[in-house]
Amino acid sequence: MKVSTKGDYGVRALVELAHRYGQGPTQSAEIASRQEIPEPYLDQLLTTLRRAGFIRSVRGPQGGHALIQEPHEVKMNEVIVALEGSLAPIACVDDPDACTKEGGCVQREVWERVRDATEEILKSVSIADLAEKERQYSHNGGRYYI
Amino acid sequence: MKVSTKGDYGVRALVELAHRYGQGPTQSAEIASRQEIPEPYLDQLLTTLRRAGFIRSVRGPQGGHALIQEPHEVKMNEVIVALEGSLAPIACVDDPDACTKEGGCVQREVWERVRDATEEILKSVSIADLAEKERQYSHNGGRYYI
DNA sequence: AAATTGTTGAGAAACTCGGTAGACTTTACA
DNA sequence: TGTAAAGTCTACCGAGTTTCTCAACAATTT
Repeated sequence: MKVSTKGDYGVRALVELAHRYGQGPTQSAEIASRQEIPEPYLDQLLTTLRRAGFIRSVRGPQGGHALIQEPHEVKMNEVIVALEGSLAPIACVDDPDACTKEGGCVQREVWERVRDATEEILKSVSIADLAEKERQYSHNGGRYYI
Repeated sequence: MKVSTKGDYGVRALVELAHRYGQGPTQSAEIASRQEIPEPYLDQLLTTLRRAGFIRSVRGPQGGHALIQEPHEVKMNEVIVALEGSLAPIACVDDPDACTKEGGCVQREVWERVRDATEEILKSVSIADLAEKERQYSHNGGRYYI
């Protein structure tokens, strides 16, 4: 029942971009150092996020990455799904044929409820919400707007 | 966000024992074939379940494993936690010091809510509930009583 | 038989590395 | 002065490498 670092890091990266929404692209090195993510690894996640339509990227000097949608529009469940696949805790929730036990598994309904509850919670949180919270935390150093 | 087979198999094993509650011990081979679990692997899970206080085991001929508590008393969240550890989707939910990012992570509160919601759902389901559902499924073959 | 312990194989997760390609800037030469 | 080459900056891509866990098996003991 663990979220991998992909989801964690990916959300952080988008939160960082939310801080700078409307200010032009941010370089991956900057994102990596701010959010404490290994940079070469972050590059891969940015590729996924770009292909999933969350960010656009610009090459060359003054290049970088930027959010496409408004930070309020980007919900946490979408990010996690893009990076990790489904939210289903057990395979047969997505695909009933995947039940390892023939004759239908009795646990499926329970795990469906868990998935739905998780989705509801993550859906209620946007990248903008997290960015706002981070801004409150950073009273000591690390200011984002002057 | 996946549950490993430990949790899945472990729950199934206890469901099998719930069917036979009050009827003396059931051998691991029997549990394994009924619930379609590799037996040597199941043995390990039974050891964990015994140490966690769910079952008692009897050695020798006519030995086997049996539930200690009433099936209604055994809730699914307890089983999953015993086999997989915490329900927390991210480490710092259990241990705030485990935050990889210094200065507090903004995601923690969200994942806490996910964990709590998951716990509520799993707590509402007992092994007896699942056994009852399985009994309903098995209209074709696999009768448990008579 | 079950209990205990150890081993192993497969696969995924978490990075790492090296090179490529595009974009902008500076310099150089016509 | 305008164009072109070179150089630098940054994203992009694919292929390793390492580490870890899961899942399963086997041998030995009680």
